[in-house]
Amino acid sequence: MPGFGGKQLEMDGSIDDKSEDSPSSSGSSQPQNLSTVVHTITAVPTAIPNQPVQVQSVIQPTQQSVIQAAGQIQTVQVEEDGEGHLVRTDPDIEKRREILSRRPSYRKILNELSSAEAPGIAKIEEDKEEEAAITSIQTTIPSYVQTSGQYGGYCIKEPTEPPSHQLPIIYGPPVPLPPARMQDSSKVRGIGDASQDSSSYKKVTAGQTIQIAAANQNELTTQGLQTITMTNAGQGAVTAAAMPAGTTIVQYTQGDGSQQFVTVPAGEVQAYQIRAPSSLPAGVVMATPTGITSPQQLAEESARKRELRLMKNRYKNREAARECRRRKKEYVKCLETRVAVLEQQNKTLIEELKSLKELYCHKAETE
DNA sequence: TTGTGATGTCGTCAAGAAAA
DNA sequence: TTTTCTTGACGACATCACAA
Repeated sequence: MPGFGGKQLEMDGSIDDKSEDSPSSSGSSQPQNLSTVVHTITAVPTAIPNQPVQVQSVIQPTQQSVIQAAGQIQTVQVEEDGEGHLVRTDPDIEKRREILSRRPSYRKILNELSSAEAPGIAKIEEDKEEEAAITSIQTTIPSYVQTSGQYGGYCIKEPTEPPSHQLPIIYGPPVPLPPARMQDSSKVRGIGDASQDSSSYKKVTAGQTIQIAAANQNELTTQGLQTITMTNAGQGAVTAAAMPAGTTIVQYTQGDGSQQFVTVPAGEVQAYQIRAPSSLPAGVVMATPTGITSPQQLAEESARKRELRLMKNRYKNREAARECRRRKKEYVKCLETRVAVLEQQNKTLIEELKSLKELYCHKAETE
């Protein structure tokens, strides 16, 4: 499976044990062909860990056993592999193997496994509460206290003190900042390290300097995106210090209502015709290049478009990455639980097999 | 105290999968 | 076909343990 070190994780619940200490593999003196064995298995259902269940079963090669566990009935097909190993072969296994061999979607894998199995495995669902919380934050924070992804983290304003300058800036999804950094400095970092702690937001009070910086300033500049330093000098005035005179800020609204901005350097602003076509949602301003002739300009334009697209996606993707990591963790946890349960089950079954073989031998001797 | 390596987390981008 | 979702890979940074 990609992403898991190339290892194919086996989650098929096989009752096969080929380890060296396995009695069935080492006990050559024991009869290898079990035709019919009637016994009791104390099994731990995989879906309900730490909950031993008494299972009455009759195991024969290639037959089904019914395992009743905590109110649920699980049908298990087992057969002997010729070496005395009991191998579970129900079709479910094939399905699971197929699922796991695909590129993992942790949510799907877990949901499919849990629906195919028992209700004990929690399904991964959308975290509605989390979403609601985010929405709530977005709606309660004053509109000018937020910022966008690439420049982001730069949210920025006294809620009680609307700016007099009305610089059309920095609307967008809230960008959380790590508490430590917030304590240390009023400087807000830029590209590639916007934020880490979704529970808090940068609040800048009067007199602070807000620097919106890029890791690679040159790259940004060539794409028409500026490094912006806004200084709140205490009078409530905010200026874009690093922004060249004449720089235009294009602000647009995303589908989810969040807003983004792009700056257009003074030298290039004439090349754009700002319009608001009726096909676009309200609030969206589309900038179309006009009079671009040289390949270099075309390249710059495509780079700018690409940057705009990336910027639009950045916030969503940040959230998606968080979700993905959360699901991955949950998935791994589930696998670990499963491994533990199956190991326990395996041990129990080996013990059971051992005692049954002894019983069988003893019976054969007396006859 | 300072430097360093290991480890973990996060944001970002790209590519493929899935949905519309 | 286009858009959206998902996740691996990568780099940046924080934190911790340890040695000098």
